[in-house]
Amino acid sequence: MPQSKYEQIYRSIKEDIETGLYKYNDFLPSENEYTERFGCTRNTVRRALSLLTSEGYLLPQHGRGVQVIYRPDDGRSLFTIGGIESFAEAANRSGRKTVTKVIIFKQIIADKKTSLKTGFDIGAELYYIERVRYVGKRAVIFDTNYFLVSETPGLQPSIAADSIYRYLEGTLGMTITTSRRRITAQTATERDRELLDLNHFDFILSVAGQVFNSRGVMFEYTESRHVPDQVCFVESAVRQKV
Amino acid sequence: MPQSKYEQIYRSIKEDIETGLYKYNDFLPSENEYTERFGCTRNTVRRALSLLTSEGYLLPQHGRGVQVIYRPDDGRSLFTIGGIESFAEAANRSGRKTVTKVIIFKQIIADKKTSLKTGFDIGAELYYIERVRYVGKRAVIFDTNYFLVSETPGLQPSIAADSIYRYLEGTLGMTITTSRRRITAQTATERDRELLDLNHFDFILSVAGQVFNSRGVMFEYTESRHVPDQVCFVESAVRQKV
DNA sequence: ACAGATAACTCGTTTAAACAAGTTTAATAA
DNA sequence: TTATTAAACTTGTTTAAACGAGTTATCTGT
Repeated sequence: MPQSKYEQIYRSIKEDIETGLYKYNDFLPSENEYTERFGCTRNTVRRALSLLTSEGYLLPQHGRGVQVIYRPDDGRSLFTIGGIESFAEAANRSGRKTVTKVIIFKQIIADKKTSLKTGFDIGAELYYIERVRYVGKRAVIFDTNYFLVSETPGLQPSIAADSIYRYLEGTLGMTITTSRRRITAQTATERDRELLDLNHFDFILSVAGQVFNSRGVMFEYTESRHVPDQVCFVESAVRQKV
Repeated sequence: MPQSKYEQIYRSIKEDIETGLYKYNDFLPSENEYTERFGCTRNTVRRALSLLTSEGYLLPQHGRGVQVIYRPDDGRSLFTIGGIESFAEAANRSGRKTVTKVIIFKQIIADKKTSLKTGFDIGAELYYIERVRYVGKRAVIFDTNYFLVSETPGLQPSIAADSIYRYLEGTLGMTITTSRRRITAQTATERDRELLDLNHFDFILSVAGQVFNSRGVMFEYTESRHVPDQVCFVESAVRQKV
């Protein structure tokens, strides 16, 4: 309900593109056209359009118009980079049955090695969680989470088995805002082979990153180790003018 | 020279952060402070700040201020996702000696299989290029490029050995704008093993993507297969409000 | 019919101002 | 002293308008 105007416009245009009203290589109505149609100023329209541009949906062309360059995914990818999406959300979006199994849930104090890896201060109290995610019957993700205890009080194994983000955002009323991630390919460890259904693969795709809350506190560090044939990250970029 | 005001401000603040004038967890001067300092309106300042926010440098907090969440890289990563950067540019940025060797340079017509993979129409005339990139003495990237002949006339092996982007942007006056990339981990092929110095690794990190020019024409499809221990992609995301 | 000037569009940048809605600090009353 | 209130900040959203610059279509004169 309390939704800003530019977000409504953004959503409206995005839907028009995804449902195929405007197709690949089509030109959108002009900004002035949208201005009249939505009953707002050009600035507000432009804000919505710039969002879609940064997501790789649109290509504005000076003097010509705004072209659609979006093409529907082939569906093979579970995850889409460019958003902060929890496992539950991503799985739900693709409509697949998923299960989460909690392997380890304990409280630790960050030592030097942990600090270097995660970015938390030495001595910080952390929840240390290991989880395996199943899509269907297959173990496809091995998650290692570090949560700052002071920012995520009351975290429990039962919550970890469900959705931690739902707990943080819903129950604790926390707002998750920004994330920084590193993507690498790595040789599978003994533990990967033990916990994941790698089949003939002997390597994994690792996504490691820090997450901040709205108070600017880094409260989470997570590494997700993915079975390589089930993941594909999609990202869009706009070239910087020098 | 012809550089907009918000870009100058963006650059100025970015430099202040990267040189350490404002450190991790610090708060920037307020928008009004910057407005006076740069002699412009708040809108222009906010535009610069929002750029840095989307790059993961800043976390604005309603009512409190704008916090710095940037931390310098550990330097292991050659490439940074979130930008469209050519091999030459990325290598130059990290200050390493590089060589490019052209393996194949020929002209082809897109068949059904090629079309499906690249997104070009069937029958399109394409330059097909295979290149190997060396950092120091080691072969670290195996590039496969498809360029639309009609949009990149005069492309030659000698250019491919140097920098194709420099040719396109410099000589042809083309503007490269938007790109969409897919990142996956794959088992090394026989050709990978032959061309790359994989050492004990038997997998690669693949980055495949389409590139558009300023006329909205998709003129390039490229797959880069990276030796896994030399690459790391960094990406930053802002969580969408439902 | 054709070439060139012109007008009518497009998006890009910047200014100016107002109000909303959070957070912190300072003043005030118990 | 302590709690409450008010003021003075902060960022977030939106309007309105002007001008710049690139592209396309139209008009005009030869």
